[in-house]
Amino acid sequence: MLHIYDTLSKQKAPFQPIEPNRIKMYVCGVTVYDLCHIGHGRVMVSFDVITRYLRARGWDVTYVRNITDVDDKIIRRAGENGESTDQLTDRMIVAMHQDEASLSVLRPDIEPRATAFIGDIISMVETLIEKGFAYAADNGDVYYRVEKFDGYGKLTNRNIDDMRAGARVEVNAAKESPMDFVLWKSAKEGEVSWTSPWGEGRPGWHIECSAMSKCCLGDSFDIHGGGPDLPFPHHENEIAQSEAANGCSYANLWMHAGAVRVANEKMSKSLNNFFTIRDVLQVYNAEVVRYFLSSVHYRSAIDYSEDSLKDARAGLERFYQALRGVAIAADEGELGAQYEARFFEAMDDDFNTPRAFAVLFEIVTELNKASRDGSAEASQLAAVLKRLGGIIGLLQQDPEAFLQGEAKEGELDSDAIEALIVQRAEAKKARDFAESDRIRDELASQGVILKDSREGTSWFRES
RNA sequence: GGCUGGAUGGCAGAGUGGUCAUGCAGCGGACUGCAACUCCGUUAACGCCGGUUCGAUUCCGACUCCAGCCUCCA
Repeated sequence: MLHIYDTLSKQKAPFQPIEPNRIKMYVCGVTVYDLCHIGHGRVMVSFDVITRYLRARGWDVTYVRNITDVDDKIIRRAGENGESTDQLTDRMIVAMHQDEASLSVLRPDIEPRATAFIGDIISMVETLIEKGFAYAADNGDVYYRVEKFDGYGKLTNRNIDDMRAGARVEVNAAKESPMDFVLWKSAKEGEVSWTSPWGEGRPGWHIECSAMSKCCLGDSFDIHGGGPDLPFPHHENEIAQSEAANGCSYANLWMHAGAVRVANEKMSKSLNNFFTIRDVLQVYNAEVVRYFLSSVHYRSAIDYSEDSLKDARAGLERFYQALRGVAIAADEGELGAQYEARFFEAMDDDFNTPRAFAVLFEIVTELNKASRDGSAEASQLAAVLKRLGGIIGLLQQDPEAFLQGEAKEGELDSDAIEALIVQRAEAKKARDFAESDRIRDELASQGVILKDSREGTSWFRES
């Protein structure tokens, strides 16, 4: 039985989809005004693992992840760049898709863009006005009347009085109350805009998700997910909008990924301490980065550092060293079901990937023993390992290719390495160990590590 | 100040009322011409103070510290 932690109820609960065998999931995606950083990558990888696992468990998952392609930051950045908002967002979306592909993140089933749903957004705002949950102000903005919605604050445990006392909300004379938030924003001169009953304007930040989730999944659906900074105000406001407009419960359960930190501080745009996915992939292998992001529980904070990436690299090398040279059996035999049960048990506990990894490492130990003993079980264990690893989106490369890696600039290419290995083999044959060690040291100084076995010498790059 | 999490061995990171996490690193051994890879063995931990209990790292309470949200941010 799968249990998932719900941000709203603040506990793990047995998961039960609304429709049997069908799961509808909406995850808040990226506002595309800049390149994705590793924090975005974490949300992508986390929900990718979750989706892959739900599917492996036999559910039919519809995974929707939106793209917010209209907003203040986009308008500002496009202005700075001297390009249109479309030019900017199209470029950033292409880049995002490339980054995802690098990290082996499968594309969501639907990726709605806010600007494609303006009509639906307008009609939802109209509904909210009709029902008294929203009002058009004199300045052309439309605001949500927060006090009118009884459940306001239920996701993040806040009440309106406390927040008003905090008084960090902007003072805006057009609002009835400082807590009210904007649903529709009137356009300033020269800004991208759409025609609406309230004049030229564009959607506020939260309404697009309410509208798009409704269009793609319906009024109620199973899982709503997102990054660590979204519960308030974004998801709180989505609940207020959707439940007021649709007159029914919105998402059944809320999942939020943990933050990526740098030097114990959250990686964020405002702190300017972020690394883009591209930055990171310049230095580390993409699968190593995915391993790093998926080996920690999805809700825990994770520290981005050279050491953690090195750890990830070492762990992944252990997997591929075990798989190297072992044929993948077509039939896993009894072993498959046995390890799968333990792996699923771990994942059923709120997608506990660290526990799942522990099971995978046990397979590695058994696999290494079987390989050493020349047992036929090796191929079966390799097959289980590769299949279960695939649920986390790992271990699908050819082991040799992963371990040998790509030659970086100034490094020996594989032909040169192979040539030196042949020379060394000749030296060894002549029992000229001084020469053979010299060659090995020379390769080691290039980051190439040799491994002798009965079948010959193999090599891999350390990094 | 309000609201969420968290504090586990050298590091990363699960978990449990009394016997094992797991990975990296360390130590001893096997393998090897010597190594690397691998295998076997092994060291070592539960923030602080109380309480419940035969027994608590695990349950309860106080405290300290850390992070996140409360303003745009995944």
